[in-house]
Amino acid sequence: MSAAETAVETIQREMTVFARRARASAGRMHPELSLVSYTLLGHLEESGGRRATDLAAHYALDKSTVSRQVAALERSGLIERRLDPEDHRVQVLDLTAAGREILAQVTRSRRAAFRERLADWPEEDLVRFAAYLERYNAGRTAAG
Amino acid sequence: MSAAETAVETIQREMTVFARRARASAGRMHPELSLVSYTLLGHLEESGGRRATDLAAHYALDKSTVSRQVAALERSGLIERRLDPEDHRVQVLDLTAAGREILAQVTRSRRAAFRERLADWPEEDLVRFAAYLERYNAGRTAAG
DNA sequence: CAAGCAAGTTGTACTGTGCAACCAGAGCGG
DNA sequence: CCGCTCTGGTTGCACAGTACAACTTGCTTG
Repeated sequence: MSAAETAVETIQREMTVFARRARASAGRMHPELSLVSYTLLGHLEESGGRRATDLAAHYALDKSTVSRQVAALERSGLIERRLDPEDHRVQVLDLTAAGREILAQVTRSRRAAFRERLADWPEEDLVRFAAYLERYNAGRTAAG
Repeated sequence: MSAAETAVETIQREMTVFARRARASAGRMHPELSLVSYTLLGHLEESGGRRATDLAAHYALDKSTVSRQVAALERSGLIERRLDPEDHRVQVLDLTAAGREILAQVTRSRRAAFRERLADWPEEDLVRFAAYLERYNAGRTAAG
């Protein structure tokens, strides 16, 4: 196997390990906000006023899944739905003040954890690692 | 924000994006072998003769979870367990021929997807990216 | 208007997971 | 040798996240 193939192999394996751990630790770190909820809230913050269907399409989730997630977030008072006056089938979703608050809080704590973990990395490596990840994710294949 | 802080921010965000996508796409890609099973099988192939406890530690999974996964893999005939003659509490796990077969098959398809995605990366970058990921995962913090 | 399409909800089922309780074997101090 | 404790593993239970299918409601179009 060439060096490149070995590297691809390693990237594949380590990404998978990471994904597993991320899911495991996300719950422990922020019991108040699951990884899904966190992601959805983040998405709504960035591009407010989305519909559930948009979220489902964007994350390749079933509409029923999104429906339940959204219902839970609303029950928790983190988002609100209002009927689109143009089309009464549609519900437009937006963060509430509380939602923004929690999201900011979780973002802070996540950020702190990452920063701690990466504390002893030389800046040069951090910058390069970040660039690689961005480049990787910019791809659109399903290799995920 | 310093360059290092920006990089940490990016790493956090991109890792999260990756985690979400991985989970979404894994099931669709190989219905015959769940992501967990695949990961465990791969681990066993690389470093045969592991114990369930080792797997649990490595993937930050509860021992009960690993126990069930292992039981399922054994039922499917992909791994076999034998009692450690030295210590009768311990079960040493190993792939069966069928297990190696399936694993190779899934690995081929995963590898193809990754390789396609990473096709236009220079070898030097692949190697460095792989090294960063390994280093990141070698850390033991709960940051995911 | 009737037929069909689109947005969401609900019923059902399955997977992956953790925690707690438990069992069995090993090891140690008296 | 006996009990205590530790370790590896299993099982009962609960729960989150997910998909699929059936359904409701509202819009759109022939």
